[in-house]
Amino acid sequence: MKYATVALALPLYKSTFTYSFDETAFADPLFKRVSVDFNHRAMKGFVIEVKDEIEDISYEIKSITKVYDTEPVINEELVRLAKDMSYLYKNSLGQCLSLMVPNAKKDADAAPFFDSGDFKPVKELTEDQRRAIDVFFQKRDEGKLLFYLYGVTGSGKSEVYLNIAERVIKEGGQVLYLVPEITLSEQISSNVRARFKDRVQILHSSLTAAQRLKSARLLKNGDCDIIIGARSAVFAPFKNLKLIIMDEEHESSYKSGSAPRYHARQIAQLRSKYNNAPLIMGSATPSFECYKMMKEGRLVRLCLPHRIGKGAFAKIRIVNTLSQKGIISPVLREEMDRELEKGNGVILFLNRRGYSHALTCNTCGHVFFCPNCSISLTYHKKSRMLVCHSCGYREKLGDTCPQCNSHDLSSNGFGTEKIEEEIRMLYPFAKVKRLDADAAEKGRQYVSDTLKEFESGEIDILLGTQMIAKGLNFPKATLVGVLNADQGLFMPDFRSNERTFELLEQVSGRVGRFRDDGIVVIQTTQIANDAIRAVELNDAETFYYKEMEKRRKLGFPPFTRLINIRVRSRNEEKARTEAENIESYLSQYFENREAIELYSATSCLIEMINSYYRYHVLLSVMPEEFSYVLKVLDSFKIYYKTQSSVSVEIDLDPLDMS
DNA sequence: AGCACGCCGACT
DNA sequence: GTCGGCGTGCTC
Repeated sequence: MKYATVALALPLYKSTFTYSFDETAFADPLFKRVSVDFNHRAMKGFVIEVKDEIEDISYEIKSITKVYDTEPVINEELVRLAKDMSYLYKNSLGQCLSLMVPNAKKDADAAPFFDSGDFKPVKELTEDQRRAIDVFFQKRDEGKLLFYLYGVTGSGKSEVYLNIAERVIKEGGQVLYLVPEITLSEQISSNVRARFKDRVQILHSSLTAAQRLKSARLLKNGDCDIIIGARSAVFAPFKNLKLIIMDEEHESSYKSGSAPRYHARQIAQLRSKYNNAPLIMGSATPSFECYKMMKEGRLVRLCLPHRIGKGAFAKIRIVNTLSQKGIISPVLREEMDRELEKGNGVILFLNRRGYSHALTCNTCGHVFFCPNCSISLTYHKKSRMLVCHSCGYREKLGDTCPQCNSHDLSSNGFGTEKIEEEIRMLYPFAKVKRLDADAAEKGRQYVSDTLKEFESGEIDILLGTQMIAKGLNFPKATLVGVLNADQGLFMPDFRSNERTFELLEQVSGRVGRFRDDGIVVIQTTQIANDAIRAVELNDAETFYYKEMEKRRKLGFPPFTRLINIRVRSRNEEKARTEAENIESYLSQYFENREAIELYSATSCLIEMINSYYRYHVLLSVMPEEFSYVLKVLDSFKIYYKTQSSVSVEIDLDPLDMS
């Protein structure tokens, strides 16, 4: 008789249990999935350890009832990774492991899958690209592990990735190529297919569990050189991983929105370290986390400052739309007239990030901010109170704008249909089509047909939201109009400037990739805002610098790490008191520690979801205390008992406070 | 998570 | 008298 440590995918922090098995029945269950009897029911789990003896026998040991796999589905490295993740994200080992194995029941989150037509990469490398590749191999051979390919949109980053990948594969290594969900398109995959033929496996969201397992088997046996995929591909079971590429590193789709709320960047860094495999991250708009590491020299920076081919930067025009009546400003109108006259395509981008609770002055553009947090205040209509969602600061709203005494205060916003109507009225002869979430529901085919129609010139004006902002190329489009660039600035979130900058840069990148007459018109009421100014002046450096200084002063990322502890209950009283209890539990460990800030329990930005009341406790930790906080949270997970019908979730490095 | 055990309200 | 409500506790 032998014994196996089995990890179950339960939300129990301690999820490993000892089971026995007979070697004649189950020869070698290590790293395979098994079925066990657990508390009167059959459960699936992973064998992470096999041993001959066990220490104490204070409980009855049951036997493994079934082994599902003939071959191991995980390995030593993935178990180590799962253990590190479990400690970091405060989820059970079993929950972490279950992310790593394709699993039939949860495969439903299909992302839109664009085909934006022919993409013709420039085959010969530019001087910039060649230099980036040379520097990479030189520094790699010196033992460097972390790299950043910082290149403007259209600078040919993927050619650099592919060249480096090719050489690493020639040396006998395997490559992991991560892309954000949205770019997981024909564009990259056809490129890579052409290059690596049947030695590449593409993991996209519509694959079945069986297809994923097949890819995993090829990879594990060394019959596949390169894996391309979104977030979850970061767990692929490599035999000889020698390079990780993470394209569009700043994308928020790299962070999981459920259970183990991991960030693929963090996982990629861990695997890079375990395997001594370099990680190259890249973007035109680096996350602040990476930007800081670049500045400190902890990332080797590879630069692509120029666009390839005939591509030039678009001309940027900022239009102040304060107290303007229509949706299309005269400036944008004038540019649209000219481009449509020439037969060129026009893209109108509507920034409609969620909803806006913020209050603005329609006369001077003043936005109400929290004095402590530098995030916009949320307006509560019933009580006429302005509240900060991060620290709980509140103030009563007066009748007039504190800056200009105007009475014209409102929370603004307009819908896509209304805009479409206005455009049709202004341009009755132009063909207009809309691409937003509603349009996406008409199916993948509709979306890709619309894009093709726009490319062929059948559609003159494409009106879209976030969907069209990223990854797509529109060689025929010469003009992008951003109708309401400031929408994102009104979010009560310290990252609102960063998000707006990112979005505007990416949107601007849609035109002028292959030509030199691109124009971007940005309409905003916030012409003095740092993000808007940065795009206008094409000065990212100053933007990053200013924004970083703000974050440093306020104690926000990337200078600290945030941990959001979210409490959920159908009973508001319970949710609130539980959050308060957690706050006071944690405060005994954190008081008198300068580098840890424990914010008071407050209701979440979205106070109720699915008739669950939501409260949260936010923690901001400087790097030197991070490991201490992880230790405290470990004992919190083990010893802290919550009230009944209340659930608590820990979110490390949250991307939003919702 | 789920399942069992356990202790109080309205039903054939 | 019991059926069943879901609060509490435990799972190798």
